[in-house]
Amino acid sequence: MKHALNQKPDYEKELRKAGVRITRPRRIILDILTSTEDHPDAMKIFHRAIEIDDSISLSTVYRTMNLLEEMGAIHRHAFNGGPSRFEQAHGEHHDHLIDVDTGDVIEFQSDKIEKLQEEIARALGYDIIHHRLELYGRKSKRPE
Amino acid sequence: MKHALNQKPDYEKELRKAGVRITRPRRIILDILTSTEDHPDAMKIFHRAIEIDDSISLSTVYRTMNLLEEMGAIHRHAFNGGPSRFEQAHGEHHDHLIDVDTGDVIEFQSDKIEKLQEEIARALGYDIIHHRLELYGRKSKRPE
DNA sequence: AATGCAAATGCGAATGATTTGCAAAAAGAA
DNA sequence: TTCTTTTTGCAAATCATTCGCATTTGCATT
Ligand SMILES: [Mn+2]
Ligand SMILES: [Mn+2]
Ligand SMILES: [Zn+2]
Ligand SMILES: [Zn+2]
Repeated sequence: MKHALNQKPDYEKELRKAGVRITRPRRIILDILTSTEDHPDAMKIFHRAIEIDDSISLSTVYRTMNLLEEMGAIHRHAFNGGPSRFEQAHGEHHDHLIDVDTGDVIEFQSDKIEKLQEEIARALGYDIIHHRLELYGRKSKRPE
Repeated sequence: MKHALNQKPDYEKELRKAGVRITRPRRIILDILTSTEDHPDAMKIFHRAIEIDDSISLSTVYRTMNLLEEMGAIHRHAFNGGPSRFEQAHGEHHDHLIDVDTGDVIEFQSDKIEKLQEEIARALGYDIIHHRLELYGRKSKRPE
């Protein structure tokens, strides 16, 4: 259960290595993604982007998110079944607790849960490729 | 980790009690939902419905799903970020393992995981309202 | 620095899932 | 049966996302 704000990974280098061109829109979008703590959706990323370069299009944001997702550079979430929201993949794995009143997203990590998931899948004859765990909760009144 | 095909709950009675009219389309959709083992999406429910009464519209399916969800009679899932899929809420809580190759949905239940989730939320000062746990996996080659 | 070409962009139109407005039909109380 | 309200079917609207295509850009090569 810990946060990890480590050193930024060099996505540009990774992109180049994969034979992908590093363009102005991509650079800007990557900057946005690596320098935020939250989980913005495409529209929010778009708005932050046009603040830096107002010629960037929403299509390019979507295309770039798909590209980065395929490269494993970002993760896509769909809290509440709403529009896709993103975060950079770098850093240790974590899951999310969503405050149903405020919409706040709290990150947490539990080895125990990860282990249990593996066990369950194995008991069913499966290997986990990925998973999604979202807790939707409300601030508790009780003393902690 | 067990299935539970118990006695069907009387949704019609519940609907009436809530002051909701019990119409032909609703009766048909409820029948479909209570008599299936899978997790159909709106379109699939629609197709099964018009087989019984070809005057039912897709809008009504969607409206009915929203109604039943609000009443807590069904659960809505969005596996893979695809279209909403539904199942009757009746029966004990369970989570899902999705076979990434076949799309098969396997249900499972683990008290341990449920407990752990509670603990985690509590440690963060929250009470869980609901949660979503989806494991995406592939049949393992290893001996079980 | 100029050239060439594939890759990426911006734009707007298309898509797919879901919702909505509205007149007509059906439910249920009286 | 009549009356009032809810629900329906249909078509059009919305929302998030993708796509087609002419134009621009990245970048490897002269
Ligand atoms: Mn996160
Ligand atoms: Mn299920
Ligand atoms: Zn996890
Ligand atoms: Zn659960």
